[in-house]
Amino acid sequence: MSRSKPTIEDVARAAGVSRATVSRVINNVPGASGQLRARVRQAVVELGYTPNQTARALASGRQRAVDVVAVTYSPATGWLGAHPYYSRVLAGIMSVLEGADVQLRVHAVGEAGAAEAIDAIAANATVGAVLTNIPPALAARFHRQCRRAVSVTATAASVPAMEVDNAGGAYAAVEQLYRLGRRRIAAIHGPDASTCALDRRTGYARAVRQLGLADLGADGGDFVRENGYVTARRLLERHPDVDAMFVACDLMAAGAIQAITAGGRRVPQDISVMGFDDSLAAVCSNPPLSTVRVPVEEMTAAATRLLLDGEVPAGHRQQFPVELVLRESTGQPAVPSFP
Amino acid sequence: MSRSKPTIEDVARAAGVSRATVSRVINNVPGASGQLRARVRQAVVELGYTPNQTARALASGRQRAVDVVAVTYSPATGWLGAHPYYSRVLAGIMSVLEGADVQLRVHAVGEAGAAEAIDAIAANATVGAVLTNIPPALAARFHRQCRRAVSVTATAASVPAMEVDNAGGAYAAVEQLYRLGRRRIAAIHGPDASTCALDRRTGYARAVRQLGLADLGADGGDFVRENGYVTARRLLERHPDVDAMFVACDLMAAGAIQAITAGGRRVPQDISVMGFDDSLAAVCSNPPLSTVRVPVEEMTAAATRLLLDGEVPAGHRQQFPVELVLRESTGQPAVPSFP
DNA sequence: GGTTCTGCTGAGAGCGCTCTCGACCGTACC
DNA sequence: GGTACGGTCGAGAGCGCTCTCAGCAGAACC
Repeated sequence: MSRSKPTIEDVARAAGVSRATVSRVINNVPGASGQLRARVRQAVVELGYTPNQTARALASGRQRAVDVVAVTYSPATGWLGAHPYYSRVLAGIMSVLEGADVQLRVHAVGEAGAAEAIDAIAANATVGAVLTNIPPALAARFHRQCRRAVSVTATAASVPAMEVDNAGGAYAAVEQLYRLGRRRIAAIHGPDASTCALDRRTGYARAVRQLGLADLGADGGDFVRENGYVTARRLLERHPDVDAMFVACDLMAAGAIQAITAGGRRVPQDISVMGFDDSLAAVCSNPPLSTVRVPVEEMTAAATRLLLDGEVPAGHRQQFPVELVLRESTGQPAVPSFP
Repeated sequence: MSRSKPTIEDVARAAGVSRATVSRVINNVPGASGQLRARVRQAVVELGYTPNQTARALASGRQRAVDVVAVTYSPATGWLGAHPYYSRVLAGIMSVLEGADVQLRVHAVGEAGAAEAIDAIAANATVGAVLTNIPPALAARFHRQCRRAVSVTATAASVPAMEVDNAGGAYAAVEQLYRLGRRRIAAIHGPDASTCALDRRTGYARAVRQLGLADLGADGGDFVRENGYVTARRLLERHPDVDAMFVACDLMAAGAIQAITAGGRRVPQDISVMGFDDSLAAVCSNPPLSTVRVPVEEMTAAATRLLLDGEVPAGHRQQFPVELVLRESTGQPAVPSFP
């Protein structure tokens, strides 16, 4: 084994050809005869040559990498670890990148110095970037420097985005609760910093108004389970007659269910609980959560495909349907999971 | 705004200095006077210059990126999306990379062509790679080509690894169940392809033997909730007198709890359930799962730190403690979550 | 045989940066 | 005044690859 990794030069020398020919062969570009092709290929396996992606990227001017960037408000340990959302983001991207010979780079941008970090990522973007939970102003900043960006959350008008009808989903969720006979439908809202949370709040408010119900919304803060637990408990104390809860995300909803059953009431007999997202937390909860499905994987997969296809028109929008998934937590499940 | 991104050459011309000086300034290397430093910095902001990471990497020979590589046995949508484990892996790495100006690249390697993919990643590794769930043979192959690799699962002897006492954790879990008065302690095992699953299985077997209990282990297959649900149901039919279940991972344990309560029995009054991992699924479950905590974030953070520090001695081992986390699913919780 | 055309092939110029090395200056010392 | 030396600075040689372009065969045509 030689001292350091073989380069294209070594392969060329071993095969008795020029670098250009080796390049043609390893990139499957026409312009090399079958004979030389074979010689080069043999030299490649003999030397155990693997192209240096960095050099390739610099020379060709195009590196094949998709960046996913998210703003972290909490320390990083809580970032991807606490919320199943980001797993789904990555899974969707991964599914289209698989076999496409494109790398996936993950960036967590802290609140402090976010602008500089965004600039650096934009400057080095290649295939493009998938923006998740980036505040509209920052997303616009990114897009100004790099057109190859797609947000998977509602964002500034100029930035291409994958959209989902959060307000409509929330409306449908409340409506479903109403259809099940619930009349005291409370809500646990998400953080104001999130556009999704805001839209879900709006949908809830519109639904209760339209249905002539009381607005029993409570601020739950960040999308974490603990907040769901605590807020549900507070809600139960303040409004003991609540018979349903619409919760802005599954993780909080799982916490809410725990608070409800720990307090001696039953889900769904006494209180129906409806989540949002259809994440891992929805199926791990007991009873499993009825929820509004947000097709995160499909959205990020579509975003990635868009980037892979080339230039993305500014302001490009793509709509994704939300879908009511009925499990046990609301009662009368569409598909009972145990006979 | 000019046609394309400004280069170091443009900055040098604007500041009236050489490329070398600009390089010194932007890298904070001594050897440039305060006067020129200021001129360069001004030119940088005026032009909106951001260094090209690719060129920098090629020239310096060291790109700053950590690769995390995992083998995906199922289609990618199920890969990161279904299992909370990978979120924790990333969270741990992210926590030490934050601010370190090091990129994170994620690789999912399919079973087919895994060897070639591994080779390509090893050849392009820079800071190094964190290997998760890579079979020992593949991990060794990676390590042969690139010494800067750390596995966070049990692996070949040559490959540096972060280790956790899976067998001991399983033993302690069964022992705890015994201490709570349980005598018919069943187990739901994980897939044989996973070294973790194997060790946990061993720990269970040793414990029941030592305690004089019957071995009521059942193969659960892959680490997914559905398997936990189905296997628990089967277990309940075959051994109706079971009073505790030790489940090889939280996700399966969440499924097991659902099967138990859906079948009309109570957790923990009738049946205690103990999970493994202490993942998101543990706290989302209802009742929350008692489990054996695997400090995944700490392990991947340590692996990353090791890589960042430089050369990793072959066969390097670092032990991490498992820890029993008692919640409601086993009864007599150490810390009641609701007064 | 001369010309054009086509298909291979290699020389060589970058891609944008880092980093060594030598030039040069001013100061200190003998 | 001559030498030594530390501190600045720029020229230029790469890093490993891609890709254009010119050269040069051999085939096809007049």
